[in-house]
Amino acid sequence: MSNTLFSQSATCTHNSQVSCGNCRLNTLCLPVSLKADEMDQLDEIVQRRKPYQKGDTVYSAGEDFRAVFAVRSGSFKAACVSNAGEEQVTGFFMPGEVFGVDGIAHNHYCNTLIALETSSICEIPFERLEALSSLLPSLQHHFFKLMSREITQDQQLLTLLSKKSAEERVATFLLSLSTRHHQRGLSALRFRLPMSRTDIGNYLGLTIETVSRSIGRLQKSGILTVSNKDIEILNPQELQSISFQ
Amino acid sequence: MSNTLFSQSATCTHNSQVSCGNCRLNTLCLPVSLKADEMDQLDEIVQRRKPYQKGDTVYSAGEDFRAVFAVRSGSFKAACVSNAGEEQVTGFFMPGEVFGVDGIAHNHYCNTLIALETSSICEIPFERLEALSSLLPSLQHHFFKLMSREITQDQQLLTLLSKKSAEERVATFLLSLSTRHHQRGLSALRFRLPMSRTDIGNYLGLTIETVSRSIGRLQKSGILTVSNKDIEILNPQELQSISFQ
DNA sequence: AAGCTTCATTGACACAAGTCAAAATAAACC
DNA sequence: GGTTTATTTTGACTTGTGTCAATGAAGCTT
Repeated sequence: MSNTLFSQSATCTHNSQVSCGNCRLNTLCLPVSLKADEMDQLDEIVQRRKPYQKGDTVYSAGEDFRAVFAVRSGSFKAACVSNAGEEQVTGFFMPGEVFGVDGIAHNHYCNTLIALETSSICEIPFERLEALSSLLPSLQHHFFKLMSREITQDQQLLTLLSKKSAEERVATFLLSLSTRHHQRGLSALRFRLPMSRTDIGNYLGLTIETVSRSIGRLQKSGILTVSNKDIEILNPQELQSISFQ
Repeated sequence: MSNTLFSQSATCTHNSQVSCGNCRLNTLCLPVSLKADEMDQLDEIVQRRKPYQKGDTVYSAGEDFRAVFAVRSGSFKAACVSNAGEEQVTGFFMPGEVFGVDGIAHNHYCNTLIALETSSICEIPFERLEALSSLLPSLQHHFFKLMSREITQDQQLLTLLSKKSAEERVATFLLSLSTRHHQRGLSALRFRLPMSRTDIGNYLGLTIETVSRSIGRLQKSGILTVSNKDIEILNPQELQSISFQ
């Protein structure tokens, strides 16, 4: 559910002179060797947008598909509405990760994307990306890969939802966040949960009470401490073994 | 989890002179307008393989990724093995549907693909498909679309697994099969379930007993009749309303 | 056709997670 | 800073689905 394609440094503002070439996150979202002029072509079509505030919507389910997006800073949740009218959180997106590819299939977005905090993004108009991908085989390949990765991640989540207990789900979720933090050069053991317990529960197919109790049990076992949104993993090995059992 | 790209008529044998252009299933798997010579280029790279018997494996998780496949006749299941070592069925593939794209991300397949009955496929070597996609923008677009569709389908399945009751899951599953039969010009109300109850249960995150009981309840309500592998849907409206609630 | 094996159904019971309700804590706002 | 509002935690109880066990039916082999 979380992929990377293009993005800009998490620290620079949207209107500063930045390019994919000098972005801190480009090892995450654009691990492709492009020549200088190819990189310029890409920079040409990437639009750096002004920041979103908590609760702001990038796009809503049903809107016409126009672009894919990379997270520059902050975080987002993706949610779709089931036939029954209830929200289903389908993923969280952190800096360097790409969202919006679900829109390609049906020419409109299937999810609604909501900022969990003050966040900024890069927007890549899809038509132009597609045209450029035809010219740059390595970019086409990267994009195929990125979508394929989202498929395998969703499938892992399927296993989680259909086979794991509440505590195993929570452990797996926290480890996923930990890994993704680490990939951005941040601490794997201490970080902030940008989403609410409700969102976590929704994503993991659990009620908020069960999420709370699972975290409580993990704390009592001395595996981690959570104080509100701040989490510290004390025993990552043990957390792994709970996640993988 | 089930998509379409290229494939051959369900009735012709693998060594007969067939092409994507005259395949009955091409409206399903190749809904792209290609010129005659473009179609010939595509036919060039599509390999029609000899049939698989029930239980045969097309590829196993971990094998090097080489190609994507379209179902020509019969049916397949995709399954991956979780960290805990247990099988997770991630999808079923019917004629006209495409599998194997999960392999693109990691250069090896993440699933094992197993024939549920005597079945045949078309194999499309990925490197050659990628090269051709660069030349034919509409083919590239089709392939992006196909992968995007797999993502949205997986996400719908996520909702199913995290929100729906056993009976709702079974109803949704049967309706999905019904729709896919109908798309191939076959009856939406009478068809055969090519997979075992165990596979259905695994896919839906339920035990075999719960699947059996759910089907039993649907039968008692007069919504459908199931005799072994043969199903007849008597009241599709009611089945829909159970699925969507 | 008989025997064997696999698969599906049905029943009795247990338990993990859901539901409902209330208290505790944190965040937002004037 | 104090009040309101939203969020999270904790407790008591219920329930849907899993587990275990037995029976029944289908399919395969000889």
